[in-house]
Amino acid sequence: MTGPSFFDEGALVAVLTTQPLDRLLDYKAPEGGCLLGAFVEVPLGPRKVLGVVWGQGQGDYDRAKVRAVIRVLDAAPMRAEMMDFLGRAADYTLTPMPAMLRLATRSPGLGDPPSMRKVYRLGQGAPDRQTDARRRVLGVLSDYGGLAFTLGELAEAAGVTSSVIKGLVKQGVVREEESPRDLPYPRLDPDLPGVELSADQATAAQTLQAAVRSGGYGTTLLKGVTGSGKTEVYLEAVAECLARNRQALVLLPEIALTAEFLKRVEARFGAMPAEWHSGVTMTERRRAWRMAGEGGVQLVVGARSALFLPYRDLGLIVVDEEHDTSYKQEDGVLYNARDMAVLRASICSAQVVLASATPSLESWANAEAGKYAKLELPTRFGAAELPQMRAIDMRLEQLPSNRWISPTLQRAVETRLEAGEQALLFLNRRGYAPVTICRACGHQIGCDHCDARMVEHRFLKRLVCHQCGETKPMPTACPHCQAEDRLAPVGPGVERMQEEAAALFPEARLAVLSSDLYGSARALRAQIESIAEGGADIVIGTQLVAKGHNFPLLTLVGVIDADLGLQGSDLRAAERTFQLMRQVAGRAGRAERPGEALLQTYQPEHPVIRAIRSGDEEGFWRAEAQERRQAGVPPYGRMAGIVLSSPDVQAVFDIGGVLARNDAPLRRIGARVYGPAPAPIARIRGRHRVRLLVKADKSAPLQGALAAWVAQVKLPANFRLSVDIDPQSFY
DNA sequence: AGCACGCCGACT
DNA sequence: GTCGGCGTGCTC
Repeated sequence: MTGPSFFDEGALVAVLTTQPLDRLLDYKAPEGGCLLGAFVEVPLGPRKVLGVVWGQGQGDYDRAKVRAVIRVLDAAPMRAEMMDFLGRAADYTLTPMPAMLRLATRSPGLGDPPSMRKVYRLGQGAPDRQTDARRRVLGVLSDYGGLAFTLGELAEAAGVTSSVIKGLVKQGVVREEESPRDLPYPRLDPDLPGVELSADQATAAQTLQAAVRSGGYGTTLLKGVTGSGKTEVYLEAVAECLARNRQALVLLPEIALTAEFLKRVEARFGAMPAEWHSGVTMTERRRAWRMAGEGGVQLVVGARSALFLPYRDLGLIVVDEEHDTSYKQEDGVLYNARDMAVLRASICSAQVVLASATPSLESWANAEAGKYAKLELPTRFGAAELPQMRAIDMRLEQLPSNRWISPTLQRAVETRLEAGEQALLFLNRRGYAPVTICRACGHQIGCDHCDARMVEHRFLKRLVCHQCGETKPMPTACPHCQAEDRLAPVGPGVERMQEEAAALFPEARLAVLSSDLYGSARALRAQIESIAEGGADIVIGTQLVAKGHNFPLLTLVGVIDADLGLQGSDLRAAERTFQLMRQVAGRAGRAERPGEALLQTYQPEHPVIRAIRSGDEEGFWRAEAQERRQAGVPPYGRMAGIVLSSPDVQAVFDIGGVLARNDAPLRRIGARVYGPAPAPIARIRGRHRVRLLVKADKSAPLQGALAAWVAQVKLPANFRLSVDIDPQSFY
């Protein structure tokens, strides 16, 4: 769409609002006119809503009814490339544009007028009386030569109360000024010396820097085992990007990882970057959003939603741990951050670095096919090899029921404890026991709103549904047969492992790492740091521990149930198990001590377990790729998952059946529909869910066909339909 | 998304 | 008669 980039007062403009309307609405440009892309407030019925000037008005609406834009908001107009990005992301994910716009306007106070605050700096003259407190205030102000402080900052830095500062203001010794509330972030210095790089690392860094210097689009898969220095390498690419005065974005899959990462950034560039994720305060979020648009921020570190900040000139996107499944999650829109990063970069001529020790099969295949460049960091920096990996054949172990630590693993742990080293027991299951069963009638306690079993959390003294978050107190009687005291926990969770470990290793100090045990990211971080410093002998953890924390004293990893991810019909299960086991094993032996990983399994000859043990990654990828190619599934075919939900079971299957039968739009592109079948969790929050699956050739124009197909049926009220392009799991 | 409009069943 | 259930449709 081409058209003017400025609209005079009264001219017709088309506005995209954040309201779920399926088209643009015409408005008259406000007094003073407005720019294309301007963030505006417009009247909609009795309300005022947020919108963006998307182009010239269509003029197909009764002119007498066209209303005027109320005002232009105080924010840099959306750039053409951002509009393009949102449009193409909407097409790709089959998401309505208003939902896309909501992702791009997640800034607190976007509608607020420009706000100012008072800042304090050194003024003229001397105070009438000099006191200790006054001297400290003036000392701080002159130390930071001319820098302005807020009242709180200055009071804290000088160790005085605000009244001391007010007193100095009255005498003119300290000047009080108005300044814009959102200040640019401190400059990062790309020329500070980085850490010493090995020859391999330096070569990789230079390749990435050359790519950034090209100023064009490109994607590089940066593969390296834990501890190989991936971060140091891509920080050099960030340095190059900053030196060229373009902005950089580093995406991390887990908020808990940001604190550690920020420290490394500060060490490398001498200042803190902007942070963007759900744990950041409103004030900081508003500042980051505005500064991204005004160029007052050079580097953003954050969660996947940071892809939708209004960058002025984005030159590099790093997706760290690119294989991580949390990059694909629903937050209003179903999108995969890795794919959206590539899309955004291709639009704004930026480079993408996908970093991982265990890349997703998609990225591996794209690199094989030459769509992505590939860089491999072969050696572990400053340490030995990956740990030795061995399987413990659980069929041969003598283990009483309700016990999960095999004698072999127990002995291995004892050996490490005697040597003063740390051991990690890994079990990817939160809580105490995944199932609670009644020994009298066999009833299993389930969630009232979902088809999921309630998980006992002894720490919370409650049953928790991991699907919808519903909790209820642990009952004393069976809810089904009312038998008293017959409820028994079945299966292990990390809390139960702690109990077992405490019995087996009474002398050892235990620490449990599970996302639900800590009220805040800060508490979790403190626990992680304390463990790293040797504050525990045995760490019992869920997959949280697999994600990039450094435990230098750790030399043994015991995987309690290596088979856990292998069961079920999820085609990605093998890939995920492989990645998770490799990541967890990578925790061991990072310092000078050699590490060892023991996998407890009932199927030691399973191809995935064998591949993990032998360390034959390429072999694993090739075998997995071959299977996917034969099955015609991603990345060698295209898929979409459709979930229909409604409180009415019968109706939801009926409509699902109607959709499946009317598959002409799909057949035209050679795609096939499977289902309807009950969705993996057939009921969530009282809504019944059925799932359909669409499979197509890699080259088929899937989105268009899906849109036409879905549009055939008019959904009754109370129905919801969601389309998931490239679903993570399927059967 | 809200919010009004409107068309049917139970009440003062 | 009229109060109120929530199905349908509109918002520039």
